[in-house]
Amino acid sequence: MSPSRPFAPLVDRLKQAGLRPTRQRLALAKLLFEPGFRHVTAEQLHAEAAGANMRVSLATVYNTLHQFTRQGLLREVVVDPGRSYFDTNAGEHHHFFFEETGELQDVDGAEVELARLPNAPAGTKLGRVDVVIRLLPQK
Amino acid sequence: MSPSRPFAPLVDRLKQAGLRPTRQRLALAKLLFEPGFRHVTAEQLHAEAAGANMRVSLATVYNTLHQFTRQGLLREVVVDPGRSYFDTNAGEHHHFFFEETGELQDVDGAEVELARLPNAPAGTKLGRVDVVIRLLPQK
DNA sequence: GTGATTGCAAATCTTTTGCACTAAA
DNA sequence: TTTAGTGCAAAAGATTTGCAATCAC
Repeated sequence: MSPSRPFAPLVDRLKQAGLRPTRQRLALAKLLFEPGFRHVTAEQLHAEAAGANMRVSLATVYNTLHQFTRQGLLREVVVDPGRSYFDTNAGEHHHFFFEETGELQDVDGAEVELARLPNAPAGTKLGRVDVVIRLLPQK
Repeated sequence: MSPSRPFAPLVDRLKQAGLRPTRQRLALAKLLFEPGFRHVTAEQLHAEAAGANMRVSLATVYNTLHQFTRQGLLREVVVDPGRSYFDTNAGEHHHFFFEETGELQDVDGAEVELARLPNAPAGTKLGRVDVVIRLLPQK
């Protein structure tokens, strides 16, 4: 890898998405994209940034998460009333949701086969199809 | 008492669910279950009750929706960050979600075929599988 | 410089809670 | 009675907004 410019790939990624590579966006992108796929809430990410001595306000975390989502860098996952998760895996996939712990886990798109879907109603077109597999603790 | 009493079936339904048929629960049950399948938020239901001159506090609406859900009379649907919908169709089915309007529509369980699902991870067992088909306005 | 971005605090929105009051059994 | 249920107002979260200060280009 190129240790001299650790932010370089992230800079490009942001630029390609049409977002200015500001200090805050780069810091958050680093936390989000470098560790591999993950699911975070705004609060979590904000706490992480603080823990890593990156000064970013919570408002900016929200702004950034939404901008990244709008540009396709992230995907918003809604499974828990009153809390949004953001998924750094923006590809085709689904989710396990552990009801007990509130945790999310990716399920590769290939592991779920939707053999039949209804047609989109008149005036609409099909968007994403989200499959959430809810898991209960085994008794 | 006479079988023509309009609340009688609802009274039984509540009793069977182990819930006291109070004035408020009956009023809400009437709004929820008599018009056929529907999707409501707590605020909506509260407004409806007020409009029909049924005096029910918002806290009671929330309590009641959750009690009904716990007893299997309703199903909570989470698709919109920061708002919960309650679905009076508690049977096996999925949802269309109109992104533009925030509306939900039932999709009969038979119209979606999940031909393949991953196994539940160790220590867990499969719960419900929710399929949300997101719809965009046709451009 | 100029417009985009950020931080802060206040505001908003949904949902929950504590507790005294009321009503069903 | 006795206990579950209700209403109210306050509290708790999560998220958003307004606006002056700051930064990227």
